Amino acid sequence: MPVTLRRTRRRRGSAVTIHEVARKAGVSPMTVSRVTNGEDNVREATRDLVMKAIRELNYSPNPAARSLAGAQSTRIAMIYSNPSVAYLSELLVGALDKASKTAAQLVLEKWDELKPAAERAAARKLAQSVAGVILPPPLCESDVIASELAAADIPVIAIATGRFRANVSCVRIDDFRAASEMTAHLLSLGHQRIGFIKGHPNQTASAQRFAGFETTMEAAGLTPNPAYVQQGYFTYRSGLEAAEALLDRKRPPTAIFASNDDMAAAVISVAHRRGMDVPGDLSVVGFDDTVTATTVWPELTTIRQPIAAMADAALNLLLRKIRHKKVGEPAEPVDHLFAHELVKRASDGPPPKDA
Amino acid sequence: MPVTLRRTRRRRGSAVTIHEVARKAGVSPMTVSRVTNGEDNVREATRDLVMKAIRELNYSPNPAARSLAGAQSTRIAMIYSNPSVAYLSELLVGALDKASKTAAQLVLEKWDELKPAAERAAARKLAQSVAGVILPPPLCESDVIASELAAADIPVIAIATGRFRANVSCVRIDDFRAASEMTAHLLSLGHQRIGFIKGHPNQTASAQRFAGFETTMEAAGLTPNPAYVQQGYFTYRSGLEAAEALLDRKRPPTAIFASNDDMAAAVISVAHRRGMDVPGDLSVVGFDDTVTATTVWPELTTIRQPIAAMADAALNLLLRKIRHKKVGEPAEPVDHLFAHELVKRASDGPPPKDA
DNA sequence: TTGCTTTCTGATAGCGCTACCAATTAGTCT
DNA sequence: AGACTAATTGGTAGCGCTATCAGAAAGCAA
Repeated sequence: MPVTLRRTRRRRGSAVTIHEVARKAGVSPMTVSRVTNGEDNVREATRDLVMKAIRELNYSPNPAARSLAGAQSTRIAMIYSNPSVAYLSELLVGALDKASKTAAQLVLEKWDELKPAAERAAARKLAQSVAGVILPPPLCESDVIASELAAADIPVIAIATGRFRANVSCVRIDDFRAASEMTAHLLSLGHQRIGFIKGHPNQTASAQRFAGFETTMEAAGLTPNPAYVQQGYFTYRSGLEAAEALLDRKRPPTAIFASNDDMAAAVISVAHRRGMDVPGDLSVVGFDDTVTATTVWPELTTIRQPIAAMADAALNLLLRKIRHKKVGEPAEPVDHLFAHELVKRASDGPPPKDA
Repeated sequence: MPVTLRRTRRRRGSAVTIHEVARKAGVSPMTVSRVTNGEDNVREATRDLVMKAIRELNYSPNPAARSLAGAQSTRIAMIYSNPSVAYLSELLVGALDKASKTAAQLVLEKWDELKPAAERAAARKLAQSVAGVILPPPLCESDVIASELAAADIPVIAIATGRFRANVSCVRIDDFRAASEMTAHLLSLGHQRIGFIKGHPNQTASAQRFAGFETTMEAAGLTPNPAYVQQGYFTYRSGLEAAEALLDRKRPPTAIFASNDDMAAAVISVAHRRGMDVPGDLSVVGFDDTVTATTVWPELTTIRQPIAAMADAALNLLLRKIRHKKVGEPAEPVDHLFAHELVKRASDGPPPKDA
């Protein structure tokens, strides 16, 4: 009865399995599993043994088997709405990359300007089919979605929300500080009349960025002229209008700080249309460092926000939460702050002499 | 010995399994599996029974189990390289949407300017881990990738390649005809001096678009001035340079037809910087109808290419091929032509009076 | 040392599906 | 009808991993 001969028949190409690691480390597969899942009830010495075997065999767990055995579906929804394409595509790239590595299934949902009731219904429905949700702006601000999902016990991660809210984990940068640094940069260049284009009012990040600007201006002894502050909505189109308004003034600003790159690009376009040189006649800076920043001419000085990495981290966090949920840990909300960076390029300079 | 009591303990929330379908249909799970995999050795009557049960239970196979059981993984790679973001994100949205509906796992790969040898190696490596590949431009033109993947018997679909090649299935629009229509449109507006900015020479679509332009010009009795044709590379930056060259001429064109929207946007930017009005002094038209087209001001008249739908169709085709491959059907290459559409917006008009 | 609790580790039994082969049935040919 | 082949169908055994619980080891008090 040559039953055991079969054993190997269906084996996949060359993948190392948990059993091989276990044998090499001289422990049971179960112990290896514990180590790879970061459970803490394994003795230090044993853990080291296993780690060593893992490294030597270059083992990485089979995600399909994992999700099958764990019985947790790893469908994860990302709900977007009217994003800047540049932002969305970076987000997608980051999330998708991670998802494919962890065998999570990313589901894309587009919820455009739903009424609260519709949003609530959609969230409830979604909660039945996914294990976790990633909320990029602007939906990351929606209390309706957050509460509905929380009620269904579905973990949620907000990306790039303006500030930490007690009930939702988030991955973000410090918008206030970043805006403050950019403002300081402009001031150090010698600008006094600095225009600001605010982001969409439905996002806390907008408020944070403006607060960073305002606070820093005031700290420098400059009470920002309200006429130099325009409401924008993160779209190119809104940037166009804001820029027109700003440059229509008798004494236009010598620098304009737009709350994102798309609007900054719009400012440049308007400036050019009016025969102004950037940065000779007008400095323009943006925020986010999406591809737009390096597409336009001149390239934008902006704040780098590592969107793809943030998406990656968000997925990571979510996966962990999903796992822990099973274990029953209460999983208190995390506030994962990423570092930003002021990227100096070609759209800013000292104010014109005659200003 | 209450062993069987456990049976249900670990079961997932509400997911329907193949067993339930089998029980309902009165057949064995194996038969259900055959039906869901489209195998042909199931009697018609039995198949109907199973289909009915599947529909009633709203069953959909668990992909993790499927791939674990040694079935082909439905991992599908999309290899991109330096795309326009607008294009990429639309592509991703379309593909991802379909992927999540069919439980396929989309894997993103970025291969930037690899040397042929490296490309060959990467393709070979990829072939071991995915069941199919989607190739958007510009990689859809790579014979290296196509041949390497063909050798490994991995189905490939090219998206938006310029023309059908006998050995690779593709999903595309008729670039020649679209460009021809756009040219005719410009001519009908009264333009005679029409500038053209070519796309990247490594893409057959570029050649097709140019051919459509040239042929139509000639058919109208206008031998296009070679000085009015500039080489571009589908990037905003290249559009900038091409536009400068075109508008530097003593008798600049009254209309510029750019081979994609990004370059058309660049043309508008340059025109504005030179104090020209669009479309008053210069008509500008693009190609693709990405978000860029409706972002810039004035909005671009362009050729609509249904990118998301094309990605959807590509995935569909690919999935079918993967399935058929198993059954052993030779699967001859398909050439799926989508309809394009000339979208008239605000960037074009009659030539200026004094031209 | 014994008796008992607290870690740590291992054995077993699946997760949902398909490969493989055996068994059954239908179909064909003398 | 009987013999034999081809077409369907079912049974069994995993795929690689983890949940669960039992057993072993370690820690600790008495």
